[in-house]
Amino acid sequence: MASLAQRAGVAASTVSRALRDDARISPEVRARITALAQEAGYTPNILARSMVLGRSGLIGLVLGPVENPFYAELMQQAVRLAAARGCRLLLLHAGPGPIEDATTEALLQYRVDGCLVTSAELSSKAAAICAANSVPLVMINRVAREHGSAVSCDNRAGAEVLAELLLQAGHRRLAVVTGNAATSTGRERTEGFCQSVAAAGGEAPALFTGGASHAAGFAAGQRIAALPAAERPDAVFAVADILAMGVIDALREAGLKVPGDVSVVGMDGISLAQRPPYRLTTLVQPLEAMVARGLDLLLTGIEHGAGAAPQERVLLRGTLRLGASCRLPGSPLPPSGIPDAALPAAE
Amino acid sequence: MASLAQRAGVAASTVSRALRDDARISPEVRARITALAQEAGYTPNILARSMVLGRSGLIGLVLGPVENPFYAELMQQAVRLAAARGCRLLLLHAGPGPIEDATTEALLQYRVDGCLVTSAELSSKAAAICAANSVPLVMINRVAREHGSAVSCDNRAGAEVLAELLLQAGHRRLAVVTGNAATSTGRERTEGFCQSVAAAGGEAPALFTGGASHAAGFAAGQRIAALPAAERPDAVFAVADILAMGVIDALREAGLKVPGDVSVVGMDGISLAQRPPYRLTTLVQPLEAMVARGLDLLLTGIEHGAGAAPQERVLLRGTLRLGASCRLPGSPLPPSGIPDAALPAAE
DNA sequence: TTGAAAGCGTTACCAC
DNA sequence: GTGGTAACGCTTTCAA
Repeated sequence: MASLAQRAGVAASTVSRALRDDARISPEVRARITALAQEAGYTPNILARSMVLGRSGLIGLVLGPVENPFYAELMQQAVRLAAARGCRLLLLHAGPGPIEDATTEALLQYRVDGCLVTSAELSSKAAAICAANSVPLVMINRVAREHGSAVSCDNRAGAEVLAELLLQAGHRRLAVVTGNAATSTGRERTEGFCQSVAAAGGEAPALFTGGASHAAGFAAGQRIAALPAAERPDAVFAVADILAMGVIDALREAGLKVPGDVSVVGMDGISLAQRPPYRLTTLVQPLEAMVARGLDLLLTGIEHGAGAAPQERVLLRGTLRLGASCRLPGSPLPPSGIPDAALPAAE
Repeated sequence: MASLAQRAGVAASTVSRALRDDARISPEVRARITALAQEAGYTPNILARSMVLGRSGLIGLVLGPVENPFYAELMQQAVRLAAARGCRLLLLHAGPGPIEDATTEALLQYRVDGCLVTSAELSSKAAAICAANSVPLVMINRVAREHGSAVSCDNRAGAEVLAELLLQAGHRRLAVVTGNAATSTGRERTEGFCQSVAAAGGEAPALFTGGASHAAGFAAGQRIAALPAAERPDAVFAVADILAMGVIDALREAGLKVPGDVSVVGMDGISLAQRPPYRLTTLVQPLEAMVARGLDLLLTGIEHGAGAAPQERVLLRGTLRLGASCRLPGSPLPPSGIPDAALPAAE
């Protein structure tokens, strides 16, 4: 910048202002400077700017295992939407396992303005460190234990919609393939489903422990298929699409028809589950809206200083996507979802 | 740091040295300073350090559409291995479509030390910009057009192994479901396969245009299934696992047995394709080694200045994984791959 | 072994 | 409308 200033015959501060479209720079000077900058191939050093501004424009991204395509799709949205807001993502963690200490440190060292966390074992230690350093924290698809805001799908309501759908289709022996017991998402979905069934006077669904992978769903599906026909559930809610795919594969491999013998529904809305041979009926999470909301929450926290605004939890309603993996209620349903009247009353 | 220095009764430079384990700091002073830093919750500001060192420790990561789980797995490895080398990833792009100009700019603005690119439409413009600013560039699973080094699986050799396998199993009417015509990876695999078949005196495989998604594979599979039995290939090589999954689904949906009626093999080694109902025979890319090699190439380029060392192309050999998606040769094969003697001679 | 000072590239403040 | 200067937090040279 100094050399630009010299060549333009102005001060460095003028160059700085000109390049950032400061209002009070004469058009001709600005033109001259921008031309010069262009020609010199000059790019401002954001690192230097960050030091003086106290904001890096960096957002830490913490992902869990991306074996579940949902998180890959989430990441894709996150990059795009962050860029649209002038932020860049510092990829801190992706994969199974807890976050390493070195990673938590990087978060502070690079002075990230905030942190977007999803599906990860963010130790409460890491969360505490963010809190201690007043780094705003937003979780997506997870509920924060203590610190930070959270955006998620209304998992209970979504699970209720699915329960209602299965009940309306005439299913009575229901089952749930659960997720990782440690995640709020999985718990909420399981509870919402069971409560909805109970409210409708149905028998309590059988629970099969799942996990967060196709393999876990497959294993659960095998256990279900191994049951004597009289005890076998005729409809299964897998708390994640990737699980539901595994369940379907196991049932079919065991010779059972889906949806002929067993209906299977999932939740998330990943694109692979939409395709043959699954054509999964599922509750689609409003992924783009969730990420956008999460980023905005983060930016608000950054703007006003973390802790200024109360930390909120945002629930976004998902939409039902009818596939061909479950028996449908006798009355034809609109393709966009089931009618409002069919929704169970709020709990 | 200044405040630490003051409290410790030393100069700032001493604090700096003490915290970075500079050899010539007396043990007691270091102890006092580290204790103080600990207690104050001090974290060095890497942004400031970057300015003076001229290295940010940041590596730009450019990903294509992660619909293909291969790239999600790659990303996971990249974060882990980069962290192990003391680098952090700046996620510049993920998803379909070309890289936006604003993104290319961010790459320069954040002074990334280098750039890891995979499966993306990195415009040659973006590559040129890296070259112009001497930002080392390494492509993984892609070949650089002009600038930058590249690491990839030996696609030709891998495709040859698969061709050999199918021929040995007695298949004679072969087909290839191709990838995106614009990607070197897809082209190399197709060519390697066809050349190997030709060398063995086989009939030229029928080509079906695919793409890079399950949907594309499915569409190709439908076209194959629609052929009259006499013309239908009895073995299909899909140039990516995700494509192969689509092919299998389409064939089965059309009532054909895989591998009974048609053998299908893929290439990549994504974990989902390994699972039922696919159990895909495929050539597994040595993903971890590829990413590690890519990073090391990048770091070497960073160390010695881009352009110092000649840009190289590294080919890593993949390994055959036998699944249940293709007929096997009469003679039992070792599980780790087919015997060396069965490999076609180098072209 | 430690200290002082210069400098990395930028922006903000206060003069003019 | 523009220039000078201090400051952001760190490392490094040069002295002591």
